[in-house]
Amino acid sequence: MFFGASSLNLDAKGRLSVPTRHQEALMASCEGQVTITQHYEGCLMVFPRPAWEVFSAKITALPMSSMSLKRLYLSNAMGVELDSTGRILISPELREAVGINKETTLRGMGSYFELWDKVAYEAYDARTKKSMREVPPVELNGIII
Amino acid sequence: MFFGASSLNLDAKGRLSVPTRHQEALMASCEGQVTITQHYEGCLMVFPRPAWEVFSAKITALPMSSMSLKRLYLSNAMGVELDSTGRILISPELREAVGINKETTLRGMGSYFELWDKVAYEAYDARTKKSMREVPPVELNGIII
DNA sequence: GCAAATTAGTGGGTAAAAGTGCATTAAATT
DNA sequence: AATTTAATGCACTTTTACCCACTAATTTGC
Repeated sequence: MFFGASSLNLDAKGRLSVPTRHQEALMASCEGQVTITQHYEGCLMVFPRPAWEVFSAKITALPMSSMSLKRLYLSNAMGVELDSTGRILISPELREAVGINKETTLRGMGSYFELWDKVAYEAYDARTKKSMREVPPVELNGIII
Repeated sequence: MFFGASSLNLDAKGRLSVPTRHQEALMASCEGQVTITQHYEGCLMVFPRPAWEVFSAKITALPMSSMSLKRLYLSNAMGVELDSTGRILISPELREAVGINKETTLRGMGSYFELWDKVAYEAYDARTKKSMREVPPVELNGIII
């Protein structure tokens, strides 16, 4: 399970240094093989290969009416591998699609990661927190322990 | 159960010396393993590991429509451990997110803690007390003894 | 079609930043 | 005054950012 946020800068060639605490887990579970695709919220999803297999199978099984979902998730998927120093290359297409240039946050979401452009995430974060303050999430009543 | 407030200063590396009375309880219940995440109100939540397991399981079980809650609580969660002198490291990402630099208050909330930037808490405190005076909380009828 | 030039991708080395552990000082409690 | 507690300072390790050199692939012009 992957959790926690890391502020990371892409290098000049668009590579991301994966935090070492995650490298170990990725090497162990899938020899550093990951696949990256887009998400409609404006970020990239980064899957360890096994988690991608599960996810992509579910997307593939969707009916014709969900063609746009298939296009989004499947047609943008790129398989990449951690290099010898624990970096992954984010293709120009994916970088451009979500407006990532340099400053990013990599965010553990359990079985996968989300990679956001830093300022895009900050905007999302500010927006969602504001609406939580205005309308405290009912789901949390009875959850907060 | 953790209660009470402590004014604490982070050191130059962003570490928090946990008050000794809480250290003992944390060592006993979870060998000093805690996880820290954000809260939408502008503070950090600090959970003893077992309490985190309960909380995160409930967040994980929320439906897709609560994606922003999952992002907030799960993608910011960092597992840390009390060091040999009873300190925990607050990551730069978490410090920055809630504007903590040095002066903080750690506040026992029962099964977990809240960690606030000192001036942010004072502002919150003033604001909420004011609104309680203006509109006395109905929940307190029948409670106040 | 071929050579040159440009762009994308790879690998490694170095410096800066972050994290860790320990020792000491200062402050608060008993 | 003694003891406990929290804050600070310093040395050392690890991690990440940045830079440079090199290879592969693609484009461009002749």
